[in-house]
Amino acid sequence: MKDKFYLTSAIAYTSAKPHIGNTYEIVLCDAIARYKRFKGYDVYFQTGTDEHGEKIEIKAKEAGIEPQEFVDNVSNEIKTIWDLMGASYDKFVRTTDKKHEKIVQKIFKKMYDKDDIYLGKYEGWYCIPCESFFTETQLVDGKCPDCGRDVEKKSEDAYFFRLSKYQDRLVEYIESHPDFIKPESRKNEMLNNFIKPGLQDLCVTRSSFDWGIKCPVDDKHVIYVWLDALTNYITNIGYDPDSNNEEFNKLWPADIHIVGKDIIRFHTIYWPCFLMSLDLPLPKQVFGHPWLVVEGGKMSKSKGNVIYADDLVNKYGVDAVRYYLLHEIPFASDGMLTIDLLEERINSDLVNVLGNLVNRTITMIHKYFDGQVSLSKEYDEIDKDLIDTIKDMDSKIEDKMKNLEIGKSIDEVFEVLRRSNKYIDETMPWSLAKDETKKDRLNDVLYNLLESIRICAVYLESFIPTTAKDILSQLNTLDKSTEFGSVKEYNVNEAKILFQRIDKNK
RNA sequence: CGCGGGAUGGAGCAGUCUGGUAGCUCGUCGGGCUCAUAACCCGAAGGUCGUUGGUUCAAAUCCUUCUCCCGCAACCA
Repeated sequence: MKDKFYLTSAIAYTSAKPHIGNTYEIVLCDAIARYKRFKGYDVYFQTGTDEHGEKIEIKAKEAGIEPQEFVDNVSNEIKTIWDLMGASYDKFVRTTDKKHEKIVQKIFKKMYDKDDIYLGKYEGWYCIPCESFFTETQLVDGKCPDCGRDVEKKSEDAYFFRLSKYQDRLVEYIESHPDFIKPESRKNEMLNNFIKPGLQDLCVTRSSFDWGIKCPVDDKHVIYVWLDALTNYITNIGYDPDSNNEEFNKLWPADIHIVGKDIIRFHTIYWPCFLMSLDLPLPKQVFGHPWLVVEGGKMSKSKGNVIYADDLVNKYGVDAVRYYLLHEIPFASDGMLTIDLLEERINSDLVNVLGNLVNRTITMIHKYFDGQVSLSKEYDEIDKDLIDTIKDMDSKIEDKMKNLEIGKSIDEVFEVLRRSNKYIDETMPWSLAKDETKKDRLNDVLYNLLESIRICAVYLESFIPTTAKDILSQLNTLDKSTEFGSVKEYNVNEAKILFQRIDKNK
């Protein structure tokens, strides 16, 4: 019986088309999901869209359509981009799904019945023209931070969740589970900045707008979007407060939630407290991934520096974009994306190192052996060095992947690819080909290269799946064993260019 | 003193926890090779590791001053 591995991305907010930074997350999740499947886990990968809230209500009104129609459109757009990126999710969820809404209401009711949710007063500073509430700290010189006008103190009925009740248990959980919040710096930030100073009860309903799940105990209110959104991780795998579900019992707790560093607070404070209230176990890990920085700093429409994944994919191809995102964005600190850097990576890594290696190897096999080579009979020192490099790759990658260091994992594969290029120079097949008595040696050299390429492709499948498939298809094999020498006979197909060089002068 | 992260050859980064000849990829220059997508392989140049002071036989690494950059600042998804 294979171990289950339940992995989630955050669900994307349907206020606008996701840019490349939002898209990074799904690619990151996908790489992990694919890798875990490759390692034999029974993976369940869930993603989707978060579709309620005031912002969406406003956006829909601006667009002159109903909120439902608005989120249908955006959710579709998001799904299309996820598919374009090759995301291998098992389920795409939506918070406007009726079943989800019903369970969220049940969850609210359960919390309310056990007195974890109570009716209180929400107090804040209200700006009448902006129709918005602000906290004391949000005000700028005592005025509305948006329009600069006077604000007035206002209070209204609202329901609150007793976060404070779970504070001690939360601290204890975080401290006794060192892997719960990753990276480490985020954990310290959460503990020192938010939790230890003291948690305030959380307002979990809104009455100033309608686009949300109706509060089951008071129909003047809708449920706070985060209570709605976070619970997607359990409502969609069969959780129901009233009954037991086999799928849920199998999958929960999640092995990892992958979220942007901006919302790690919601996932490591609110979410665990909600779960404790429901008497459910907490997720094993929350990874707050870094962000993509583009030229001009943080992407924003007003700066005009927003980059969209589909534009890049149309121009460079899905695997070039995946490669860049996975390889260049570090584990814990923000990564940079510019067209120059992207093109440089494509040319130097994908074209020169990977593409050219595959191309030159296959071409030689056609030229010298009509496409056919067979298992090596003898191995000399140079061969052994190459094979050792290949054999070391698995444990090196596993070490890096364990820590979610995707870029470094890819580096390990490229290490072998570089070694293989060097191997060609060391063995000089073109020179062997000139001497009929060295035919066997030439076969062995080219066979060793093919095995190296094949095994690299097997590992690359987690990161650049389309290319990996292409390579295996050019090698004309379906063998995905990572064992060197697994394929006995090769009869390769025509060599095809994997990545087109980008001419910077164009 | 709100909290946190960062500042390392032309570019992007590693190294800082556990002080001891400053490393990787790209770019540049020189050489080799010719199977290959002007690709591949080898070699070289290039850094007082943001600033100040200190600890030490020895500091990118520990302590301290300052400067600059980037996030976050809770009911906003």
